[in-house]
Amino acid sequence: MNYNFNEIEAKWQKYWAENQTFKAENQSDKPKYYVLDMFPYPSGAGLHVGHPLGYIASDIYARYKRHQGFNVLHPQGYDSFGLPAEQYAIQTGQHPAITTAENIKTYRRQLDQIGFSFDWSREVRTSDPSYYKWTQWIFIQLFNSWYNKDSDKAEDISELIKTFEAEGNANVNAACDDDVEFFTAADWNIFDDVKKQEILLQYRLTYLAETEVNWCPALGTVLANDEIVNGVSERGGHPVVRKKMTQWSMRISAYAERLLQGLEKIDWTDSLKESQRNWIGKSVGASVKFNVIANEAKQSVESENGDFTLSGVEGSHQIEVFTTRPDTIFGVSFMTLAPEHELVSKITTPEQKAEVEAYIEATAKRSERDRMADVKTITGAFTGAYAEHPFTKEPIPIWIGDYVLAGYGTGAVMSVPCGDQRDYDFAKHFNIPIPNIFEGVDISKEAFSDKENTVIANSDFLNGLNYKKATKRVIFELEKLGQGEGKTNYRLRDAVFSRQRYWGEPFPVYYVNGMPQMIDEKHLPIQLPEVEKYLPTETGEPPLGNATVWAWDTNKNEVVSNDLIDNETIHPLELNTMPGWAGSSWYFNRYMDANNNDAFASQEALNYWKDVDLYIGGSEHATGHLLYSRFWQKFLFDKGQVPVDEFAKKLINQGMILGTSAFVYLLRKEKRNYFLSKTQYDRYIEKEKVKPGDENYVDPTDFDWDNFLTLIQEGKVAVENSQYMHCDVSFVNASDELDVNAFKNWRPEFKDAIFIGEKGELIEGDNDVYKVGREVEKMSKSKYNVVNPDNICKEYGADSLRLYEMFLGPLEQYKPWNTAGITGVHNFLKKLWKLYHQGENSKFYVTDTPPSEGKGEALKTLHKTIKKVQEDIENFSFNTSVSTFMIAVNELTAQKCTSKAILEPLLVLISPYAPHIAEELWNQLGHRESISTAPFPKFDESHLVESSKNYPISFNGKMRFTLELPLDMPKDEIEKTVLAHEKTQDQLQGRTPKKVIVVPGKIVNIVG
RNA sequence: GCUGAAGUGGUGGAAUUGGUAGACACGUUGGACUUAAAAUCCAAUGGCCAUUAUGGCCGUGCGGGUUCAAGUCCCGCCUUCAGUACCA
Repeated sequence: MNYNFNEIEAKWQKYWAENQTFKAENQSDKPKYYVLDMFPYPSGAGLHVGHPLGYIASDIYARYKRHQGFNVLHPQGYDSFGLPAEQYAIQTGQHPAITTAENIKTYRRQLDQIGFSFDWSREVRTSDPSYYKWTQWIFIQLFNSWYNKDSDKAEDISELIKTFEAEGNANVNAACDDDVEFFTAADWNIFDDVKKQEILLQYRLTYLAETEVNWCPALGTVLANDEIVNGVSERGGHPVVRKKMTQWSMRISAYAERLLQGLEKIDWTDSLKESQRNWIGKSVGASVKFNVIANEAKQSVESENGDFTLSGVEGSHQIEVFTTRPDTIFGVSFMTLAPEHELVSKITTPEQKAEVEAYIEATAKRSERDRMADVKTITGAFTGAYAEHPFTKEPIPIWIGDYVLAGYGTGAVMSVPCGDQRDYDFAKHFNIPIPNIFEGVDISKEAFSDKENTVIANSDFLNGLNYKKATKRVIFELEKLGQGEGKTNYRLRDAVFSRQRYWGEPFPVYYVNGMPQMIDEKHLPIQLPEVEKYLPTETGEPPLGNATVWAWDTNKNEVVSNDLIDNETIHPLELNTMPGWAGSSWYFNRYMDANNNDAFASQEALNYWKDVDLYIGGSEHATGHLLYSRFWQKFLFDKGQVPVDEFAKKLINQGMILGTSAFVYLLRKEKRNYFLSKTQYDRYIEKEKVKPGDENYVDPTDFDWDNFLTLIQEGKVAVENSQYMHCDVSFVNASDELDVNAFKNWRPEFKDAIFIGEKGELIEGDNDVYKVGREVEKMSKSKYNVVNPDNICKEYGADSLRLYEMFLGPLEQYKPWNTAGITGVHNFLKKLWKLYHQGENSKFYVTDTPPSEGKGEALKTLHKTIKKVQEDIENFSFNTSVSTFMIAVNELTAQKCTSKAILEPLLVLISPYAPHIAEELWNQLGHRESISTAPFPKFDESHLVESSKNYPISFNGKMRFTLELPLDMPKDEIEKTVLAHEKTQDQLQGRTPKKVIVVPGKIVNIVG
């Protein structure tokens, strides 16, 4: 019997499914172990070989833990709400639920053929009502909670209401909106219901507020900060603008400090923790309030009829700034407000009004992206107003400038040009004085921002102090004046939670008098309504605005037709849906008890499984999913719903498998500018300094293809080397040669195009043999470089695929895929098979003869393999254990080992990696139970004990020869023996060695 | 700029606390088997020089240092990848 992997793999996959081999129980005497993969979004393109990398690693670990006697939870599911299905629906009218179901089917088939040990009875789909029922439920819990900074946890909103009723909000220390008004108990009790609800919204952990959001017009929705990359949308790369909208937000900022501290106790990679720390962006400093000087002579306001009348600045204004360097307060020579700062319009003097308004208009026009790209240009405008220095009482000019961001801190800074480079550059540019407050520091060229080596000068009571002492002192003085205090600022913003999309979780929310109301938990789930089309409505409302049955009947407690809305018992429902990260922020808890209809998971299940022991997934989720999930987990922990406040103890980021793209370089005849645009053509003409009238000049409007080729040939113009396009890798052979016909059938528009070289040169001879360019990049359908695992499984088998993905290199590393290399691991599996089979017909042949105790070669091979493989798995060094298996099989083959005592435990070692072949051979050995339940072989040191060592003998650190010596030979005797050796004498050539280093069991080094 | 990771043959990559650099594969070359091909098996394979064998020199991004001994430790650079960025 030969190694028929297709047959074997199908057989055992069927066996595992029928016997529910990997079903995990929520009760067990064994210790628990929870291995989790980041669940995939089921895209229409299916899996490519890059996707299963992490799944294979986690599967190996899960299988290993089962061999080690753990009760292992290893589930899988689908993050099945999302944009692509919706966009497909917009294009085709196909309901996203249908395409999603189809895609899941494909994914499942592809996953199954790789032989994962998932417990599919716990599968979750975020788009399934039985799942999003609980996403909605968690949303309601967030709505009904506020964050008490005194107890440092989320508490029930009813407690807050009681406090308001009893004593108002003066003593409430909450994470809430910045601009809450103070009120007494008496005030509260006479507020009407709408007013009360408005106030409560400012405290709730999820709240509705008009916020400036990232609006993506092309996608027709808002995006969270982590969904924007380089100023454009992560998906599709569309421009993003700032826009004010009423949106649901999550008060994640309440958890900023705990999210930061929590990182200390989890075993995640340093780079990932660092990303989260940066994202949270804690900075310690002070907030300082500067009074704006109300100068009656200069300030004026516009009266109703448009005339200017002299007047003081109405009311008194304060500018609050946040600074990490309050110790430099005597170096302030101006203040800068963000152009969007709300005080700008109030304090600008009439003389400066035109300039300021022009500046604001100019900055508003610049897109986020331009602003980010261009940080060198210094712009700003003087408001004409002055602030008063809290200590010197000197006037400080107030400027606006777009280097100050409205979204960070208070949107205003105290500018200390001698200590901050940006302030310095701004001051230089606008000729603002730069007072020096540092002792013995030259600031004529640049600012001095080294706070560690600072001695403050020219600063009144701070003179002679260092950064630390000065900071402490100045905060003390500011507090005395009531103009400042120590403050910690976080970069982390509250997360926008509304999306103007169809294919997401509907909110369990209806509106009465414009105020949001939660639908009672017992009526969940609120299911997505049917709509005619998935686009926004003509009035610009989200797609759910197209639904005709989308109103809430508070009598019947059900969704009814919009026509019935009467503003008394029937109310409109929320039209936004939740973002993609809603469902993925708690799914790891659902797996613990996936089919529970009464709770998101039972407390028994939650207390048994507690948290994820090993989580494997991509690092791209560092500031999105992995931060939001930690936030929700902490919230659920505060509310007593989950037993731990960090959901994943250990996290590993698998690296990406990259594709090798192929490029062709083309010149196309019909459209002369297709690959060589007119401007590029002009540039070449320019480069050659040919002008109209010159001999070589070609009029671009009168383009002559043949003449152009001649010019290229003569080297008079060149084609820029970036004129390329991706070409499907399946048209290219191993020698990088393109199947020209296949290519031209694929892209008929290039039928008459000619291939050129990478540098734009024409290629000699016929155009039939063409070598493509190669480049390693992300595997993607649009780059035509994807390798489908289906084909690999068909041709080499799942075990080969699993082994090869692991063999490619370290799990965390980015590495290119090269299908050619798979023959190495495939041959290994064939050799493994042969080890258990012999003779003409390759009959199963394993003997009961004990391994030769005397020589012990096979036992030695086995035990050193056990040791190495166990170490490797525990260190997640899967690539080296594949090598170890190869070495073991090579050695046992050479030893002609047929002993069951060796070959049986060997299978258990290999089974996490190549489970199908292991099951088959295990079965042939006579076992009737799955190998997955077999205990992992015990390593026995005694089989590795050596009596001698092949010592490397080196001279001045360079190894020259080796010498076999007994391991128990004492140091001085080794030295004697080595020095007496003939080869040593050859090396020394009569010289006496200065020193001889002998490290018993390791090395001998002779210094001459 | 800042933060994190990494630079080793033609390629992917090994090398535990400093102790025989290049394990294990791919590829390449030569050979066996075959009418032939595929498959399989055997051998060689870091570079250079020498050769009948024995050998010699150089080699882990670059320049220094510590050490009997450095891919590994220290100092100073360079390059690549990833994340992040007017964060006050």
